[in-house]
Amino acid sequence: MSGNSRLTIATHALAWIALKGQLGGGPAVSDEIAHSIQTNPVVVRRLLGAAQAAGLVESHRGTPAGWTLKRPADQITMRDIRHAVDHDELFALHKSTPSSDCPVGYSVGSVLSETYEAVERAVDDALGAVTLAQTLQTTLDRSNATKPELLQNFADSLDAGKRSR
Amino acid sequence: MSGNSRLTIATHALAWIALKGQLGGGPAVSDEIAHSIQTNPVVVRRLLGAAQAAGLVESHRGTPAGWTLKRPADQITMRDIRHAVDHDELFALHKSTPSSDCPVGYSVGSVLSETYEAVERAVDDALGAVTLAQTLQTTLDRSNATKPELLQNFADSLDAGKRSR
DNA sequence: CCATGATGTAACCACATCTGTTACACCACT
DNA sequence: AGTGGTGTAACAGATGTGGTTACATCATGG
Repeated sequence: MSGNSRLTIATHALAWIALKGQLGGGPAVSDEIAHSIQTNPVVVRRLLGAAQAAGLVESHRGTPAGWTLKRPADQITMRDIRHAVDHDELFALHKSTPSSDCPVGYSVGSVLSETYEAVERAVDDALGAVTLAQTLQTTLDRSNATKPELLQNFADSLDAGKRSR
Repeated sequence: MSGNSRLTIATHALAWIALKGQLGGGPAVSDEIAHSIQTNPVVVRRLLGAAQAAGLVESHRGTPAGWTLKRPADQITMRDIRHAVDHDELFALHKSTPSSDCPVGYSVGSVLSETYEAVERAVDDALGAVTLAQTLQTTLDRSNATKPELLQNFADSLDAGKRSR
């Protein structure tokens, strides 16, 4: 199977919340986040709910409602996001226990699980080296390099929303 | 979903082939490998077929039939086995393309894909540091530490098979 | 104190993938 | 030719994923 896209969607959502917050736009609403991601608002709420349980974001009800970061974006890493939204291991052991009458089958599980733990640590290290702030900044830089109007339009729409409110 | 067990099964199978080869038992047959793994022989043949395409093992037909390693066990790494049996990426990007009208959505995909490539490299490095020979040796050591008779029984059964032939 | 707008969550669907299984063609040695 | 095992297609059950609808819940504004 190809891996799931939860980390991608969650990172996208958090980056969006961070950007709106930085521009003084206040809490982000699942509907607008979902529009940027091109998915259903419930998908966003599901993932942000998990991120909230992990202490990365906070949901607000009433007025204004929406989501805000609970920590600055430079104190949230992709490692945090991954563990918030995806509790699975990369590699699984045998589905059915191997034969305990075989010198390989008797112990290969415990040996492999140690190897897999080392891999998990390597993944955590790689993801832990990238913060949400970095990802957002690189993304904005790259967008501005070819389509600088996007960020301006985004800021304008925030202002329009504020004025109409 | 929790990750698949292909790497585990394939490593188990290759280790079994290596052990039988080291003890002079000749090619290993999918039926006996499947018995050690406690799965169906077709599952073993499927994965070993992929390993054969990657140049790790070789299948023999006729008499004696079965599978042998194509390289010494200390020249096969878990990285080789992973790429032989599993061509998927760990993390997927968005299923539907994000909005290109948003400064985040427009570029976040390319930024994340670079992060994911770094993760893939980290995983490859971690798996590339472990050879099949090491895994087999550690497994046998561990089995011998608590059940030394397993390896003896294994060698005996190989002799019995040879004598009856 | 009600109306509003958004969160929180259950329930369900379509779809893909994984593992296991049966079946059978094919092949090389005896 | 017979035998034993590989190679592979085809199918089934279980499970995970993403999308969708529906609705209860909640905090604020009027």
